[in-house]
Amino acid sequence: MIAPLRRNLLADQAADLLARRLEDGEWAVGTKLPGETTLAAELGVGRSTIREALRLLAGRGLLRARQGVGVHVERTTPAVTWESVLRGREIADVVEVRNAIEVEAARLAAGRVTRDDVADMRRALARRDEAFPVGDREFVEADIAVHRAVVAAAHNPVLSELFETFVPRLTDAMTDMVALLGIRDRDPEPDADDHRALVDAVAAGDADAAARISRAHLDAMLAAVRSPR
Amino acid sequence: MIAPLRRNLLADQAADLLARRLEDGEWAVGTKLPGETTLAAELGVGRSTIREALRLLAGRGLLRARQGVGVHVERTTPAVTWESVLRGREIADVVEVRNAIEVEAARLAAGRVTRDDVADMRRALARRDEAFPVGDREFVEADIAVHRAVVAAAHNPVLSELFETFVPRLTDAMTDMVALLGIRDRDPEPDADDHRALVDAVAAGDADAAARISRAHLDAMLAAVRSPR
DNA sequence: AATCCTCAGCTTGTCTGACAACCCGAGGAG
DNA sequence: CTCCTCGGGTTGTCAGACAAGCTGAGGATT
Repeated sequence: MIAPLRRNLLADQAADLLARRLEDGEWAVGTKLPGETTLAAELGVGRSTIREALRLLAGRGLLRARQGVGVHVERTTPAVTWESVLRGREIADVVEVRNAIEVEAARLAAGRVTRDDVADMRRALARRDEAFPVGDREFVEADIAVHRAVVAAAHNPVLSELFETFVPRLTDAMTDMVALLGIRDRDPEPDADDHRALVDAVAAGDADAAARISRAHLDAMLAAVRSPR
Repeated sequence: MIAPLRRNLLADQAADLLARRLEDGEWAVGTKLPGETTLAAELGVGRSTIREALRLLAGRGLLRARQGVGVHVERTTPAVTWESVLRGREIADVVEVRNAIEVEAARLAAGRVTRDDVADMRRALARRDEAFPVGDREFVEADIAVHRAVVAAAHNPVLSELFETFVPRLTDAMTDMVALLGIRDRDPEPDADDHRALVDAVAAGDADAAARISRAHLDAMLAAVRSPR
């Protein structure tokens, strides 16, 4: 058999087709789609198939069905998730954006840090020291926890959310890097002072110093990422 | 039958319930859900209803159904979209993050700017001057276009994507601000020099100056946002 | 005339039963 | 030992039926 007769799932095909027609502007936002029976007849499939296709698109936030009224267009462009954008991007690009976020976070944190924030940061710092001999994965996660505590001290939820978005992609890349460069074989680890100095600067409320230290630390990482040999 | 569902849309309720159970960790990523007939019996609904609930979740990327195999867990946490996070946040928080993005972008752009980038930036600058007398909305959009050109010159797709995400939320807030403060009534506009200086610094490859000018400009806006009276 | 009510007709929501398409592993054939 | 077949379990699709809900037209009421 050379030609596959019906390659895929009808409901998926129908959903794709409808999504394409939505993106092409066949139905504007707020307008009503043809009825399920009409669509089913148009595409030559059963009504349950059409319904599943519509549910697929509704789950993606494109459509909204209301009993007795009809199915209306909610959006015509697929929602962009942070994950989907980050996936497949060059790690260097991601790290550059992380720099932007963290340097600014350090600067803001210096002006807003509370007693509790300082305690959190120092706790994370201690955990990072403990994790150093344990393993690459553990060490990287403890390291990121320090940075997370600094970002949290900036008290900006959008910034924190953004930071968390980057964490998964960064954790993998950093673990590879730590393993590759054998960072944990060295003793004492070279970055320990960086982190302590950063936390001290934030705790002291020195915004310029906090930003400067953060930038220096992250630029060093960026350089390592760019030439991993 | 575990929980009798009867109120509104059964499929939606079933989807919510399954999503909650997923988030609670009842089924780990990669594991197989009970069969459709089993789930239907458990929730006391028909199989088609369960199927629509599963399609809803599949559309959100949580599940993945494969014929002959079963329905498996793809993710357990709902995908976070940029829109959903930005919506409802304090505008000051958003502007702070914009600062982080744009200052870093200006710094990077100074090191990577091409001849074409410079041409784009100057074109946007000229358009901004033209739009000044036209209207608030037009002026704000032309203003943002200048910033967009600077970000584009950084040649970092993640950064650009992030910038575009913030644009809708910023456009509204800035339009309000421009109208409220009557910025366009003044002549000549005070910010014109800021923008020109920023573009010049980027074109000249002066990273520190570009970052400094960008920061000064955006901090001024932040101050205006914080005290709009 | 203006307002309220009722109802027909359309829409989506749900259920049932049936069969097709498909995947996987067990167990036999070679 | 390898290959093949086949059975059981799973999702995919369909048709038909009825329930539930909304909308607007038009009659009934004030």
